[in-house]
Amino acid sequence: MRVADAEGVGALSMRRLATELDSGVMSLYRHVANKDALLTAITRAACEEHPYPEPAPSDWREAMRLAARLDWEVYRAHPWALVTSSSARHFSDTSCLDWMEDALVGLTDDPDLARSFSIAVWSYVQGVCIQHVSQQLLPGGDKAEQSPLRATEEDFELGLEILLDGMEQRAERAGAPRAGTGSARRFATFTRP
Amino acid sequence: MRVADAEGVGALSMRRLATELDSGVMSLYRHVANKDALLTAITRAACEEHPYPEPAPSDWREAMRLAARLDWEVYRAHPWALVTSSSARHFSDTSCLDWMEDALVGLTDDPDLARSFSIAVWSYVQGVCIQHVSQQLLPGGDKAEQSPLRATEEDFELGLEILLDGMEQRAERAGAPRAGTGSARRFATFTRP
DNA sequence: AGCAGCTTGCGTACGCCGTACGCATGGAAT
DNA sequence: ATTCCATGCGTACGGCGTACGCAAGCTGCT
Repeated sequence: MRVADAEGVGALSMRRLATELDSGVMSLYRHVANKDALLTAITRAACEEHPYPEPAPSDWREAMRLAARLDWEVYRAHPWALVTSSSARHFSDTSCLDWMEDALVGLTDDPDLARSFSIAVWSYVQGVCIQHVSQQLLPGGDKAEQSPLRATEEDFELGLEILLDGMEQRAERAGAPRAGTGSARRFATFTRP
Repeated sequence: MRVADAEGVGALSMRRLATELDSGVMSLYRHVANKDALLTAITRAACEEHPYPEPAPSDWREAMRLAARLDWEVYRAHPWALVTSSSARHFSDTSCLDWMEDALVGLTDDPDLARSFSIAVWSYVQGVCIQHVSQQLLPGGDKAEQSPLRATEEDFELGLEILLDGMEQRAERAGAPRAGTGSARRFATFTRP
């Protein structure tokens, strides 16, 4: 993680890690199955630096904000975690989704809807972070040559609030006894006991 | 693009491309500066398969839906485009953002707000596509072993509507207090003949 | 004490990768 | 006829992930 933080995940090779640890290259394979496993491990470690608190805040909105902010902090601290966690095969972790889903019981009692909401929030966060991070990786980093499309932290939070507003609105519409307004969707119909 | 589509962008090496074209490896460098430039080129080509129409639909909501769907289709057809376009240094194209920003004049007359909205939509789309695509790349693809977190097309559209709802709400709130109707725009909006 | 079996470190080697360099060739311009 | 230059591409270098197998130490059993 130290190497990846300092020089990017591209600089983290097995040979490099070996010299860093004063060991032979192949010795590493006694502790790690292959390089993918290593990336998975450091990605998980990065995420666990900012774990979702248990139990989640009772206010669903606060919970979503918290989750988003924690993810944001992980990716700010370790930009490479975005590529490793997105590049498939690493870290197909559903625990964050589960946490969010739980935190949304105050909003809706439809688990499918909660799932979809969670996916939306999680996806949104991931997307903005990519936007934000991807720019400063190559061009020179320190330079203030901000490209105009770079998502700022303000954009991040505004978009999040927008998304949460939309969720609240949708949940009310679905949860209200009848509410059959124009946008009648099949989602969110199974209201169980 | 044929190779990347069929076997993933990882299979696309300069040597591979050379044999595919019955040419020497180094001959490729007469047409392309380096591999990054090649990836940028095919990414741009993929995006231009589904260009945003000009002019944009006058209904801002329809415009956003259209943009999102077009991107979705690009990434469905060419999953590798997600990694290449996200992996920085390729394709820092702001034209999509500009298009969205224009399309949002019907929603708000505040260009900063329109920018933030555009970033939010674009980020969300990118995020869901990553979620959707990243899973089917490695595990075996064809198999129906869907992991439960995999974003479906329904999730995609539901989340989008939620986001649009939130935008609408927020724009009304910002625009309503003054200026009477929400569609009053101070900036004259360059309506051409 | 001797031996067997196991874990661990790691040197070597293979087949990939991107690409720097420089030579050969053939057509266009003079 | 000569020059010039755009183009094709062979060779080579340094890097990568990792398969394979050997050597050395630790453990437990006779």
